[in-house]
Amino acid sequence: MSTQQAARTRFAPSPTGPMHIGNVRTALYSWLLAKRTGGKFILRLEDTDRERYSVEAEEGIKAALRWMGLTWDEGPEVGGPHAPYIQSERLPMYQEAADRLIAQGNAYRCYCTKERLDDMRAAQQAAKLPPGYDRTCRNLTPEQRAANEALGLKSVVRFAMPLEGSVTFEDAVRGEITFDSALLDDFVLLKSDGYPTYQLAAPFDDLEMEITHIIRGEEWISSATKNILVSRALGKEPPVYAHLPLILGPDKKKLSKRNGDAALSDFQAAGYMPEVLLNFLALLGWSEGTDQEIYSLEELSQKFSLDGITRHPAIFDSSKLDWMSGLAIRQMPLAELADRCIPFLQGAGLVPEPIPADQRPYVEAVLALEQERLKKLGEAPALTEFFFRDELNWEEKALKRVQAEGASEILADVADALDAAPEWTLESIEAAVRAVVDRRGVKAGEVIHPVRAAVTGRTVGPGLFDAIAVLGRDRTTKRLRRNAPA
RNA sequence: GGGGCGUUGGAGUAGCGGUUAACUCGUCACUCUUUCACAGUGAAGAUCACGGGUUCGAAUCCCGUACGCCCUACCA
Repeated sequence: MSTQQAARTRFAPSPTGPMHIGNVRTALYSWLLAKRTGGKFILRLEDTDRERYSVEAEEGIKAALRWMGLTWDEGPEVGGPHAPYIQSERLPMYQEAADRLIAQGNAYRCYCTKERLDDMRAAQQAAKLPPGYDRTCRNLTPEQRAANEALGLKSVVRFAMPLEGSVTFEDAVRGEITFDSALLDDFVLLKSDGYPTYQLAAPFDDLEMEITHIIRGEEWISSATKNILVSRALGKEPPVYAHLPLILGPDKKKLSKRNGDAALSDFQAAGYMPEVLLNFLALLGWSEGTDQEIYSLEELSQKFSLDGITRHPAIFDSSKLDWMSGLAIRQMPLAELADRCIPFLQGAGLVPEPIPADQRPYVEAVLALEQERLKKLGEAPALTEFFFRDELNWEEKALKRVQAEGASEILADVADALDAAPEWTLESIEAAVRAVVDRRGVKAGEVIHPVRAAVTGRTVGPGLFDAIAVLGRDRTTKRLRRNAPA
């Protein structure tokens, strides 16, 4: 079984934008296959598009991988036997490879201008013909070439596609796939700026870096033919391809910033934890065949295999992610939850940074009350704000409760009762409030609801007595006695 | 236009020739209860895209159709 040998997999993003949820899954699967087989996971930066390149994107990719624990065995910053791992630092190798392909007759220089190509494409489309390079430069005579060179014309290197025949390969997730090579045009290998295109750099590096499995998105499936042909022209058999089904947005289109928050940084900012995200993404397109749904990264790296990958695209639905995230939060030890939430509380200005040691028990007590309600860490500030600030963020319904007829008397009664409570424990607090209820001969809710509103500014939240116990006597009674906001 | 890939309840998946088509999320109801949430119980929701075959028997195999998506750049 090919998945048993030590696999050398790679994640080869183009640093042109923020790390996307689909990229994360591709990286995850590659990482998992490497771990599973005791192989190596390689990070390679494909920064050959110098118009779209951005340093922030490059740093963002590395930071994202580290944040998720998907560290690379070879690649930028850590090096390795096939360094450098940044394509812009490997230019001479690609140029040499292109020269070799030209010498072998597998490629040729093309002097066509961008304008001519644009016109040609427009004409082809107008005539409803399949677009593609018309191969004018493929048949240039040596004299014509020499003349063009003498003129100093800019050129690109194009691959000379076989004019007939087909390419068949065995995709690890989809089985046999065949493409008619005559349908493909003479694509560009080397651009006029001397940089290689993906079609040259990727297969060249995959061979050079001894990659055994190429795991990438389905949108690359038609490139496989080109990649295989280039690999063979370079003198080697290509690695195993595994094309992953796409992740779609709710609109069934390829997930993008357009149809949802698909950037990893958004999920990070919202307070989804990396292990949850990875667990969720692992299952979005892969199944072990059992009913298990909660996996640790460690467990996944023991169980992952290419044959469990699904063939159909998956729609990204965050409601299940929320469930998974909330579950992880509920199962988390309180101290850990506090560690993870404090940065968010600090970000909202609710807790000082660094947090004073004596304030930590209070934060933990607060979080213990909201733990079962938290779906993601980023919700912590909104849910706990009233524990940290006396100026409440009034919810409209809560405001109505406090402004209701007779509410202020009830609140004053409860404040008095709490002041008179012999001690500040859950039991005595409850007893004090219940006493007010009994004295007034009303239903408990008629006292509890306005009190909750006055103390928290909200109509939902933790048990009232628990909240009051943590909040403290002074803050509670002060809030009960102040006049309802207008 | 051409080519490729895909199609099991609203979402993610299991099942791969014989099952009442399974599990999770979501939805709804009930229980608990001071609210929300948690937890528990239960329910609704799928003629397995459609049409033909093959077979005693098909979600499962074959062909076709439809629909969806992806690719079709000196972008990856």
